Amino acid sequence: MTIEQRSAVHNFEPALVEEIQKLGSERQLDAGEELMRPGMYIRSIPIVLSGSIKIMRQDEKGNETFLYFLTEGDTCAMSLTCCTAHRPSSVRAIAEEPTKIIMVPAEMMDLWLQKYPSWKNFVFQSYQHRFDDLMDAVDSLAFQKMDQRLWRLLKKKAALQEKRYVYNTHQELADELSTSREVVTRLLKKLESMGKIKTHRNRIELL
Amino acid sequence: MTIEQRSAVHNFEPALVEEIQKLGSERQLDAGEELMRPGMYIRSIPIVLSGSIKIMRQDEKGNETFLYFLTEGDTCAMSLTCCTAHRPSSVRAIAEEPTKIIMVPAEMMDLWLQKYPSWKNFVFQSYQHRFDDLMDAVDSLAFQKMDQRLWRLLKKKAALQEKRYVYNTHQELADELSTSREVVTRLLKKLESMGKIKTHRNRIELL
DNA sequence: ATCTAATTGTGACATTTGTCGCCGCTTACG
DNA sequence: CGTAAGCGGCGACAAATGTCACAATTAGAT
Repeated sequence: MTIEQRSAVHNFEPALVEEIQKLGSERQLDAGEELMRPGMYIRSIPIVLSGSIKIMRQDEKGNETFLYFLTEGDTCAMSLTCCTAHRPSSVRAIAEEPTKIIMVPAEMMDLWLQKYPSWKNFVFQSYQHRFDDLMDAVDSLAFQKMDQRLWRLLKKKAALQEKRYVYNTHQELADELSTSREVVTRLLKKLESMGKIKTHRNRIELL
Repeated sequence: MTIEQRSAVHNFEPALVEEIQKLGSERQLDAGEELMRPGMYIRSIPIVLSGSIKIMRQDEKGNETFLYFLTEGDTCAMSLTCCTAHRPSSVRAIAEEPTKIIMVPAEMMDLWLQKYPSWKNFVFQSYQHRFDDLMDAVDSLAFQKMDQRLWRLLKKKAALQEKRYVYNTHQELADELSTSREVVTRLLKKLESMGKIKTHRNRIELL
């Protein structure tokens, strides 16, 4: 599975694709594996080849909240800025499922920006998409009640895998919504009684 | 007051400064004047010369929530992406106080990116700062109770003007926090009884 | 098969936030 | 002036969410 088949990066010039494959190093992440944590310095830019990566925000007290997913062809806007500005990450990145990425050395950023128009477009599009994603997260946090947020999260997760099952415990969902397990259990019951889902152990079925 | 004295843009090459001043058009905004609204197409990039601009997110039902302020030398990341991608704005921008901006034609974006390293840095730094600002907004929404959010908002507003007075009605603050006037009144009373502020009509004094 | 730890379910209660109605005060304006 | 509109204060209550204690169920290990 080569990178040029990928969606958001399918406009890369052949020469750029070649450079990426030569200089980048592929890496396979297990589900749940942590790629990045707050405070960590990043020296290379990850591009997702397959699977998906969950981006979470953490506060000092260890509370977390889900921001967005990265999928095929996506890159982390955080790593773009962190690499160029030599700043530590302010988010946590965890593989949501078995995920393949390619790590590109950060030094190439500037050079490629000059050399390859498609790289410039890629970088700007990434910023744009991540901005949209963050706006989505803000909408969810600012304007929606917990039951709607939960329902939206479930739909996103199901869409990721193109399946109607979500394999998470109530506790995991609670962490991603920054609430408590009991609240999630309660609201899942409510969604179930509304006929939107069916709950199983370690698994939720969307109807 | 010329642009080269400004903080985040003080590294612009003289030639770039000249181009900006030749091609850009200055504009004076009154306090409360709307510069941008959701759905609007933007054909030029605003750079703040003095004063400050409040960026708000709106949902379909008209609810709003404060995202961040732009101050001297800042530019709107939204306009950078909107201009290049020909997409409508997804935020609302309102002058927080009398504010002077310069509007730069969007067509120059690409050209200057090639021509002036300082412009490229400016654009990337803008993305970076706006990302940080959005993270701050997420933190506030996800992890803080309304009283803390209110207190933080008041401090930010006071810091903007370097004064200890905030000139807002309870209703205005409620809109920015996406809550109701009564809640703000209640929490202001609480902050007052804690000795953090003193309330007056149309004005709040930070202690 | 049995035990153990993880997961889920549930009721009770506290806290936070949202909402309604109504009041009195101040300011702007005719 | 006098009046209307805007602003702030208050009490009561409703709804949403957070928290605690504990029970019931299930998966996985030995």
